[in-house]
Amino acid sequence: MSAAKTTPASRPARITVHDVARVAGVAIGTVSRVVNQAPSVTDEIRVRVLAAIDELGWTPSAAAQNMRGVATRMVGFVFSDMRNPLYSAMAKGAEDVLANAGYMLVVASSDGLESRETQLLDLFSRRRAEGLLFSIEEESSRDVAAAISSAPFPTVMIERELALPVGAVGADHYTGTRRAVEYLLGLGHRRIAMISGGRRNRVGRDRSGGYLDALAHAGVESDPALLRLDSFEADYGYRETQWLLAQASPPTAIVALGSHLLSGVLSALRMKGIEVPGQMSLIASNDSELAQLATPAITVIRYDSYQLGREAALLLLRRLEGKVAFGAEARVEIPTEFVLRESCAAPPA
Amino acid sequence: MSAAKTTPASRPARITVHDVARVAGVAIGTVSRVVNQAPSVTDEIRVRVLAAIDELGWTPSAAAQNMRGVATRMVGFVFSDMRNPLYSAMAKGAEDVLANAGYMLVVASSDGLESRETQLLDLFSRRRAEGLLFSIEEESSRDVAAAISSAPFPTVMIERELALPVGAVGADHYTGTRRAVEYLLGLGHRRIAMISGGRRNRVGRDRSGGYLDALAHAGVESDPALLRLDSFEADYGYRETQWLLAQASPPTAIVALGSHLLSGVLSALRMKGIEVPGQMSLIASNDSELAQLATPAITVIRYDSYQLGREAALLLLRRLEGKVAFGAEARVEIPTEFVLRESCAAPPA
DNA sequence: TTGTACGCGTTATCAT
DNA sequence: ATGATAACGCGTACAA
Repeated sequence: MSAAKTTPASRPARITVHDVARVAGVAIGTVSRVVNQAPSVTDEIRVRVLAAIDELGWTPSAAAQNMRGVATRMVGFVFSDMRNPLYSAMAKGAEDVLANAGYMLVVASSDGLESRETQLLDLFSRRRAEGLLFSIEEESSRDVAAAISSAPFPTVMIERELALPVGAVGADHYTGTRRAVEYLLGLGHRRIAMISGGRRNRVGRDRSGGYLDALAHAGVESDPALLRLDSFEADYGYRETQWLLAQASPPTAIVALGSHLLSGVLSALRMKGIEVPGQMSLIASNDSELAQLATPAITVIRYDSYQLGREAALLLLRRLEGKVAFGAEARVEIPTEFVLRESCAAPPA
Repeated sequence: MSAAKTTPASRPARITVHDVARVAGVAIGTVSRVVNQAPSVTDEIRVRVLAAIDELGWTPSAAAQNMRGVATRMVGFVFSDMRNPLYSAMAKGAEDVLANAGYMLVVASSDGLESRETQLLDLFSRRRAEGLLFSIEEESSRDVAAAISSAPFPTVMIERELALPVGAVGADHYTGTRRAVEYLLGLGHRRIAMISGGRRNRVGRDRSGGYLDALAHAGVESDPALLRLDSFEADYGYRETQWLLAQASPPTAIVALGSHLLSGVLSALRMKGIEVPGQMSLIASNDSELAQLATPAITVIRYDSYQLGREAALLLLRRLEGKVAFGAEARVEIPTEFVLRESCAAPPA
């Protein structure tokens, strides 16, 4: 029980401009003028008002200000799970850009639930957010798409694509994946497995497209059994790797695309005693400390998710500042980079 | 230019209860009654009102509601950088608990800047947040402490300690570190280095305390040169490891406490060609995919940061629901676990 | 230069 | 059961 200040211990009373005005012995209009870059206020009055504000610890109610038409300067960011390092980096990138422009970023997780996505859209709508960065889980969600198009603010899709007039940012997964597969083909691989998720969104389509086109271009027939595309979870990587290894003719290379997949794939490979790259070549995405420091170091497809978040925020800002129409379509693409390390070799003879 | 719906293309007009009332042909009070579990409204009227709401796409303004005294049901979470997996996991834990109780979590990064911390405190104050989860950068910040104690909402400190009547949650770093050092001492190590950050906060003090007490208890004199406690950055781990290796009598073991330090330490060790655990024993914290899958697998001090976030939210909720006094002191401690893997051995003869 | 009064959109209290 | 109206805290046009 420290002898603290006179801070109310239980229910802090609402203090308003009127209280400040009374204490300072002025009218409420004057208080308002003092706090809002007043063009004309006597120094003496200003001091008195500021003293009163300080004494009472008053802060203007954002709600009341907002009712007066003052913008909330708040934008939302909705994605499935903050623990995904890709998303937290994007959020930080967006936050940095937005904070710099005087906006506050409000981050919320949807857990990949359509119901929670619409719920959050409604929440941001009621709170009068000015814009939204959104990584929708299922691009085919009718309800969510409807909510987006009827929302009173512009939306920028992140790593997703909708048949709606909104901005979008994403990494060039097509080229990244294609280059990785071409590299493996060049090494002599013919049975290349791909483990990933997002079957129903832009990222997944781009990756599949890159994979398939690389194979087709090289005249190699693709085997559907080598495409394991149902989840980004580490567990999935573990299970599917085991499954692949158990097949009659297992792959000689695995491309694992998704933050957490690499650990699962590596675990399974080690458990089975498979040597990388001797018995199995491996390429992952995105880059990570694990990929850099694993033994052998893992060749990866890398892209800068922090930068992706920045670009998304920039795209949104252009709409907020009226430089671009509310519903203008636009897509910004972040490049992917192929980082050669030591996890690939020619297939075993 | 898709022939989209009638969505306004530039400036969506503010639509209000009055609009809804007009369209439905009722009074605004009735609209309010319909949306707020109206105890008595004719089914026919209710249907008309709901139809009007749907037609106009109206959502009540949270600002106006808040002015009427409706709680914001919003709590803030401030920490240095969302990209730290520890924080994003905590945030998700807190978000899960709070969302379940009908609260929205607003996450904001301070970048470890005192100025931004006070700025955010002010922001949450103006927005009438109902509570705050806070991981202050410097426990000695006078301004920030003042802002916390005069804020009109309860605060729960995360992994930090203040001489203020607030709740707090943290992991038991003292025991975790002490057990790790005792283990190394038991292996025969006498020169044990510790690399970490947070010299001025609870986490750092607990870790230093555990380290020092373990040494003292074993009658081993501590060498201040082995304590490198100025940062959690990967780069710092890299540089300090190099520095330690360059000393006349280098350590035989390193304890690296901080999410990103392990990668830096490992990089430096590999660059110098030092074998783990043959020439150098290594213990890290927290656990990570890298620690699990590095070769050799790294022995770690582990704690559940997601759970830590949950506990913090629970502590705050008790205050919000009035079960506990606004400024009651309380500390919840999460256990740390010592996970033995393969990165430690007896020191080289 | 400073004070007064109105309105923002909602909920709640009256009447009807 | 429903309609009219006051009040919440702030910014600002207008009056003094």
